[in-house]
Amino acid sequence: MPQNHIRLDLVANIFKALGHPIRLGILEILGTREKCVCDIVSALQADTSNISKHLSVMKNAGILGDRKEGLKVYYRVIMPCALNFVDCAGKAALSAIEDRREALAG
Amino acid sequence: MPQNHIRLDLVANIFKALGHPIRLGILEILGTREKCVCDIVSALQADTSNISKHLSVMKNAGILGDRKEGLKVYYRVIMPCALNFVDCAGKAALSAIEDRREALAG
DNA sequence: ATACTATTTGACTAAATAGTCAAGTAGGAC
DNA sequence: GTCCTACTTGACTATTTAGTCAAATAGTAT
Repeated sequence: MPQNHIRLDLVANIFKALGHPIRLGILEILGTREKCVCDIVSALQADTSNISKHLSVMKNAGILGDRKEGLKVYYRVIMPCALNFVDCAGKAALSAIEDRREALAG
Repeated sequence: MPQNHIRLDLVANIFKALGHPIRLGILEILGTREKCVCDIVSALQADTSNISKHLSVMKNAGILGDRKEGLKVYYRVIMPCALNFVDCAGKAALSAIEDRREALAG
């Protein structure tokens, strides 16, 4: 494959976009429904411009899509497997914590 | 859940560790087998200290485990679903490229 | 036109990450 | 002990990313 590094860059970009706790929080809030920016902001009690930038990171990575209706912009997950990732990584993280606890307990 | 942000930080850390093309390359080289650092370095034709640092990022995130045998250190994937992620994100990235191509073609 | 709301963008600083090279550690051979 | 190989770490610079605040944009209402 000649453009292997292009492919890896794209995939890396997806994971980079998932690699921030606020963005994971956004993903959990969205789930399978669309939400406007204002809903996300109030759910996370965060700064609007900050959330807006996180949303655009995920949109650029191809994880989210958006739609404008009146004054509001609605975002939704358009890469369904991203939700699976978070789920599975969450379990992996938890079991890693468990393993560490067991290791410390001996 | 009181320690929600701790959980999200851990998960974010996993994705951050996947969010680099070289680290994805390492993951593809490893697959389900263990390889020594020297094998990875020669497969990727990269700098040893650079690869060593990428390996430790993935190890700290809980994605890789390692084992020393003589002079060599063998790394392996200990978070199997990470391999699925890469696979699925790769397909998602490809279909995003397709969509863009179609959109441009009209 | 003004005023108001929802969202994005620009400018900036602070912090994290990546790459490189030199130096350090650890194990094996002699 | 010395030397060599495999790997890791430290120091450093360059680049990227994150957060914040002010300003800009876009739509609605009056």
